[in-house]
Amino acid sequence: MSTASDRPAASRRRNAAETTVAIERAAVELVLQHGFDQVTVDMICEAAGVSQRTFFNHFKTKDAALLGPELPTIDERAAREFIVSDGPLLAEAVGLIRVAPEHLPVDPKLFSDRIRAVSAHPALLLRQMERLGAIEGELREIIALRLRRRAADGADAAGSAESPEELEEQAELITHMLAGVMRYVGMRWARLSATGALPPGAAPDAGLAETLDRVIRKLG
Amino acid sequence: MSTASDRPAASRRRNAAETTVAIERAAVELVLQHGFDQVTVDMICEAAGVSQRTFFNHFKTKDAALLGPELPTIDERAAREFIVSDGPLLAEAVGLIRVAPEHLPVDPKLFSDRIRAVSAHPALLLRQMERLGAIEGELREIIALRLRRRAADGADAAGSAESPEELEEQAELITHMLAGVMRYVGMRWARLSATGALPPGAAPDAGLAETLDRVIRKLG
DNA sequence: TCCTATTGTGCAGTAACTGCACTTATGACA
DNA sequence: TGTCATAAGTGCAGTTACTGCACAATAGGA
Repeated sequence: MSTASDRPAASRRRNAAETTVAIERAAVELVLQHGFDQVTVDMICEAAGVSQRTFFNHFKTKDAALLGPELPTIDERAAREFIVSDGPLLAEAVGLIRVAPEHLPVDPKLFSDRIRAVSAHPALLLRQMERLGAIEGELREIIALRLRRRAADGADAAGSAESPEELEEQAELITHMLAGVMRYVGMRWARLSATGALPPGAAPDAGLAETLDRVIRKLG
Repeated sequence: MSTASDRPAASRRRNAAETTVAIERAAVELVLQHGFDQVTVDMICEAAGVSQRTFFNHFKTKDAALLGPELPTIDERAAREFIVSDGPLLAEAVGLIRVAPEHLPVDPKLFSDRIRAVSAHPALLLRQMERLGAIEGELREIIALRLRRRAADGADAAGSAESPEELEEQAELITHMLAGVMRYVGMRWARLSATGALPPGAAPDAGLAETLDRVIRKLG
């Protein structure tokens, strides 16, 4: 297993992107059929017509082949608006987070299949959510900027002047809470997608601002 | 390696708890010395005077040997008070979560060493925090109970009668936010412990209520 | 003293992943 | 058209975490 010497003699060799997609497709399809734990890397390799070594040249881990290369990013323009806004903090912060399509011509079938495969397996879904750990630092800084700005503007009439260190702490706490909110959004989206209660292209955070608003009023 | 045939001929065989602790101690010590990734299970086994098979009889994974058996639990009495309270929701919810010492006579040195070892490695710390996924369901229900009770009491004078489903959703969102808060608490605690800015036995959530209060006022 | 549950071991196997040396197709350029 | 550097892929051998199964040794009560 895992050697690809026996392949349709024709058309060896494709460019890197093609191979990557072929592996992703094989992975997603197999996982949809058998479940994540029942699928081995070797099975994916055979289905994709690729050696195991090649698999690991394209993906760091088995997970990665399933989750795809898309990583969360921050919308720079939105970030600038966010910093000077006085609107609802968490809801606006969620709006900052975008999924950056690394290689844009995304295959829509692969995309939706992947969602089905990933959302079926809670552990995978969680790992997907953990990916935004990559931008947590950035988020924290942007939130800190907003807090500092509001403090400088004296927007908090209470006048309880807070030290920069306190604002840093608050920014960190808010960032972690935001991570929680994102996890909620992701899970809810997966749940609704699975039951078909949601159109395929629907925004993952529809109605979120409203819910957040009500919840926050109950936290005090 | 990983066979324990060559052991101080005397005193084979101890009771399970002893062996477990021996393995934990070896694991923590080695990780403190060399870092998590540099330590193999075989190394731990040799240091603990135990075969690899025995290691995996006592711990499901390498992580588990480091993190120890303590799992988060909910304080039942506190939960009942929580449901009928009108105080700050998140702060009080944090108070529900206790670490249940499975085998009580905890070795204090092992305990503090473990904290140093785990908090040095962010990924481990994260995995530790993930453990409260085990009680997330329970938390969500308790929070839902509180929300329902307040709704029934008409405590939200606004009179915007919310459906049970809406309350469920809100409870879920709050649970995820709470998970974020807990992660913050854990990380902060680890950070302060590491720099020695905190007495060894200090409560992990000192000053949290205050910070939470200020932060929540800024979320609106 | 014998018997049995507890504790521990050896061994063989699977699966994810890595480093290294090597081949082969591709496309650019003389 | 030939040649040549490079991108893409492969084979192989090794490491590490983890599992199932059958078996060995011992503690501790009957």
